[in-house]
Amino acid sequence: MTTPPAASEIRKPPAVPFGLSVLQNRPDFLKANRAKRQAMPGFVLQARRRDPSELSQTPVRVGYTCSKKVGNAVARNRAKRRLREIARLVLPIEGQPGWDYVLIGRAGETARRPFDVLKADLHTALSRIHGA
RNA sequence: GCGGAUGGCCGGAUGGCCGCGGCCCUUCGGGGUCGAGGAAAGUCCGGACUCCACAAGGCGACGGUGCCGGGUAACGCCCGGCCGGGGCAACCCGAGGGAAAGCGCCACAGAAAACAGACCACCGCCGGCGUGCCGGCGGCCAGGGUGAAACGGUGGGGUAAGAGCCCACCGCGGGACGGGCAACCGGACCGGCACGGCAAGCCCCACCGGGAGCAAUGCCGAAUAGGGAUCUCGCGCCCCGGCAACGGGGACAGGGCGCCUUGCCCCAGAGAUCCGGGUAGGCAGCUGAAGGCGCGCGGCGACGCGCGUUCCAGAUGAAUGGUCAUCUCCGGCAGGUCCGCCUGCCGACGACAGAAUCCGGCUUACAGGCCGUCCGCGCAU
RNA sequence: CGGGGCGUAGCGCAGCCUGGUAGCGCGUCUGUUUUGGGUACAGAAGGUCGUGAGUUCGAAUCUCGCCGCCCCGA
Repeated sequence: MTTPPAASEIRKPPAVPFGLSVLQNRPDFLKANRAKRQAMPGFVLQARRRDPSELSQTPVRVGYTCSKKVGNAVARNRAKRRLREIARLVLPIEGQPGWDYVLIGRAGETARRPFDVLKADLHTALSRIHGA
């Protein structure tokens, strides 16, 4: 991660991440599902540039999906928490304004993968989506 | 010490940094406080609560429950007892009412499968002859390889031979009487023995059950479309009806489809204000609970009574987490050892599992560990 | 939150209600026919009846508990 020296104030992510809100409606997920996607060992990232006419409270929005394939309720919640954590740490810095992101949990790996590697996966996935 | 039975409990700990949800305070920077389970799970029962339906009672249908007594708001749950089965025992298991109300089934095998006999075989007497068979009469007992199950078992008397034919004991059925609230237990005496099993097949008997479910239900309520009322403006031509308001039909202007022509379609409303239904969404329901904990009393126990304590999640794409360190735990390797274990390194990242209206149960899942009680065997005293 | 259905041979299904023998089609294998293949004919193999208990002399079948899948309604 290349942290600019001038951006030292964002090394600690704020309690309420600036410009990050959570997707809550099914149509938003369905639209993201038809857009770009990038599969990583720990998760699948879907990304979509919103139409300018769409209303949004924040520039960047993110959603989480953990289906029954991930496992039982404990495994699903754990995967979702780890995805939330990496999103909280990475997306306010690297997320593009005007985009929706959806993180999809995978069985086993999302919960097992070392946290730093999972975080690096999101960094890699974002750079590939936005065409490096 | 070994093996076993059973009851209860815990189910990672502490700290740093960064976060999440509710509530409270705030000088809006923030601060304080609380925040998963014994099963939160499966959704198998029982309730609370809300709405709908409903005079009361009886009968019927359907579904459920089923030894007896008690506990409970209630239960299909729990406790205590009884009976049956298993185990040397501690203890465990049991949908455990009724088969002399009825219907149905009991394959194969077997002489016979439900009620009592027929059959084979056997015994006695008579007759015949090719001397161990045939025929007739009488007896019906024991026997008939089967089968899950078959006209009680043993011994004695009796008899031509036998048979509950008779007797004793056991079994079976009934049962005065006694004990127990009851299930049930004991049982004088009587009966020569008659009554197979399946009701988790139909059924009979007794008892219970109105339906739906917090996405219940109540309140507030956009945008867009549509409904109604009032007012204002407009309503040209032809035909029909009507006093009229107006209604029905047709064509033109105008508009739409189409590159154009032909052709087809629309052809009267528009605006403002108000009203009601109601979607998204929001709020209430929403956590104060037949609750937990402690003490005392009653009860064998389930549990009940009294006092104290004010403690204990309320999310809604859904909080209770991420990461690091130490300890603990698990596995592997190496070393040491007084064989109990200890030390170091590496690895896994900690069993089952995440509240969704609440409560009482049931069922199922569960690494590892702790405490207690009891039984059998062995050893020592 | 509530309701319903299905697990049987490699695949698709009967059999279950009314308990004793698990059967059909396709597929597989082996022969025959053909120069060979297909087709046709003949024969054979192949099933813990999802799982664990219970009732019964006996369970795919009856009862209960689990597991998996599918479909409805609010």
